[in-house]
Amino acid sequence: MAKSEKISEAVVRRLPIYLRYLSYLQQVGVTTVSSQQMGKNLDINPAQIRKDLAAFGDFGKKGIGYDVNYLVEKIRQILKLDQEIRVALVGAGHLGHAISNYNAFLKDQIRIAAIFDSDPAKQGKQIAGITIQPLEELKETVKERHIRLAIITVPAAAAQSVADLLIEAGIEGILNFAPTTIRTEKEVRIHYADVTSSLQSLAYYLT
Amino acid sequence: MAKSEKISEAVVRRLPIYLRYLSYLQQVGVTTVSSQQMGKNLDINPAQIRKDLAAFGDFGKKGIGYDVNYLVEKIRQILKLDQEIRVALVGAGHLGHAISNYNAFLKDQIRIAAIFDSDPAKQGKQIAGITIQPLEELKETVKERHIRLAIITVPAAAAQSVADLLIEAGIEGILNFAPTTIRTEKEVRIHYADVTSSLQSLAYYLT
DNA sequence: TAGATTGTTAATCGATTAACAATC
DNA sequence: TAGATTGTTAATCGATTAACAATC
Repeated sequence: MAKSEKISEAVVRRLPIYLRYLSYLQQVGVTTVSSQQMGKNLDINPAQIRKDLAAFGDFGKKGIGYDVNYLVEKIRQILKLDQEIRVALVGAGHLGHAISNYNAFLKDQIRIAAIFDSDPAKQGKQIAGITIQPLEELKETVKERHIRLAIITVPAAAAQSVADLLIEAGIEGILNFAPTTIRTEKEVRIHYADVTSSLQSLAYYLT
Repeated sequence: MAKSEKISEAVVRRLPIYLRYLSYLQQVGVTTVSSQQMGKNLDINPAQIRKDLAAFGDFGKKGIGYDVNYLVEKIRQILKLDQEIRVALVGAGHLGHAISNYNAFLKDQIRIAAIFDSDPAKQGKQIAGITIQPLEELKETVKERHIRLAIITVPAAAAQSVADLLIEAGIEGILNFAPTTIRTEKEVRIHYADVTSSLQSLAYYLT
């Protein structure tokens, strides 16, 4: 009896955490879970978990808890992981290699469908079975292969122009590993995953 | 005339972003910057930038703005980047390799000082000039080399036990790339950098 | 001086948490 | 039924933004 409020970013960031724990419960054969048990394991307030989930529907049963399989299915739907999502990766350096070979997405239907690099020496070579292409082919390939998300693993100096190219090609969301802020007027979602910033903010808490 | 309020996590997360932009200004020879200019470039409200900085001291000049060099120095101090910070990396897989070879930290005095992996086939080999050691040597090495932070790039199943080991060794902060929540009762700061979660939450915003 | 911009207060906005009726 | 746990409201807490006096 919930729904139709505006969903905050904080909630959306927690959904993958819930999904991850629920998938684990599936693996170990647990069929029902309470918000209390989830909260204890994930270090999140149980009331928050209930509120987060209730924003999307009445997924639980009073007095019982949540059916694990059902909740996994629902969260996958909410996150649009019930369809294959194709991702372009730009920047075939060390980090690009690592991510391309990281197949943990696969069970979520997230698939790296194209890899680009501006270095001619890398073009034509393969990573994880995907041929590295020049940036000139990006726009066409993105459209042909119905690629909707992108991962940027190029140096900071190149990130903005790569992002512009991706956005022009119609990409809807970008995960940016380059240590730089990306600016755009278009309606594109940009998430940041900068190792340096994460480490630097960690350093603040040193005693 | 500020100081001595409790600094929120949100502020600490923004400081590296400020630092990054200010370093860029240094490179291109800009000596003074206003909160307005910073805000425009970083997509952050100027009032927020002023408030963030004012929490640590009066770094600006009314009518003028902030001296870039001075502000860089101050933020480095706040983030404790004015001293060398040694980091241990656990997990010498693709991602561990990529991070070890990523030398963008170096100018911030963040240095990977030891690498560990449980795989005997990797032990003894070198990455970026550092010899991979078995986990059995972790505790001793962390103490010997005065290592204070750690990066976890092991599979999810091993992350908790690795974290326990690190915490026992006296590590003060952990950047965890493994897709799992780490639990601890100790006073240890844990930051998360999980690619899968980031991509999954990005998928939510697909239209 | 006039214009610009800080530091800071007050107002707003949003997110988290506690509490509890509903109900399995 | 008794115990457990949800969904939801209200209370709290915290973070962001607007506005402006101080002042370079």
